[in-house]
Amino acid sequence: MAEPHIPEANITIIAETFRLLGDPTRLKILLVCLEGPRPVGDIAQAVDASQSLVSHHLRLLRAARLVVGTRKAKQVIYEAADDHIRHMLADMIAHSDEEPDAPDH
Amino acid sequence: MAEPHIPEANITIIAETFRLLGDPTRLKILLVCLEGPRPVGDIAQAVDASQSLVSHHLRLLRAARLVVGTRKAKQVIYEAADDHIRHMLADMIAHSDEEPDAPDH
DNA sequence: TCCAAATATCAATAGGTGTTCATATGAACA
DNA sequence: TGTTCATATGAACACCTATTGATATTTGGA
Repeated sequence: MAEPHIPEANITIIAETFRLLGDPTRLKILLVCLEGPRPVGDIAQAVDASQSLVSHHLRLLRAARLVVGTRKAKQVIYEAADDHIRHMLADMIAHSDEEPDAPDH
Repeated sequence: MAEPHIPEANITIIAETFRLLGDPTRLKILLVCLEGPRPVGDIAQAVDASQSLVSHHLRLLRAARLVVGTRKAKQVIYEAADDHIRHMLADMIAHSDEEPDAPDH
């Protein structure tokens, strides 16, 4: 039915990845990268954040293999790494569209 | 190609949900709930955490509609709320199984 | 080589959050 | 009603982390 007994090591990695997606700024950055390859400057403008901040976040997203960056002359182009992320986000968006936020009981 | 222009309000909710999954203890709790309906005590034992801590986390998971709890006599039984979560976690697990962690460049 | 553009790194800080311990609430049963 | 089991809540603290501003690095061109 559900995945049985996920090793502790994986749990750590998975939680870490979720944690990265848990910051609104970082999530926006990733969403922009999902739309296509973008240089850092464009990303910063798109998410309305400072260049420094975006660069910091991209470093973390890179380390978690959520985005990959390649130099193109002076700029570095970032894009989303793989497709699991797309599916995951699709499910998550579906979840968020489903019901209004539940009252805290 | 990818989801275009997700409203800011949804981004906030989605990020908040991811943030909840970003804590190892909370993630373990959710995984246990995915295996089937469980009372709080069993969950606490399964994830090796104090009853108080588990209760605190369950409150947050409930508020985000990731789990639902129903009273059964003295105990409260919790289980995973919907199926998007299952798919999402499946993708995430696949992602974590794919490659070893990238060196921080 | 000197300069400008684009990105990355450093240091410091303010605000958030997971955890613990103690206590309160609720439900069943004598 | 009084007691016990199961769960929830409250307060306090230690740690972490997102953000900022300034500076460094890298690249391409004049």
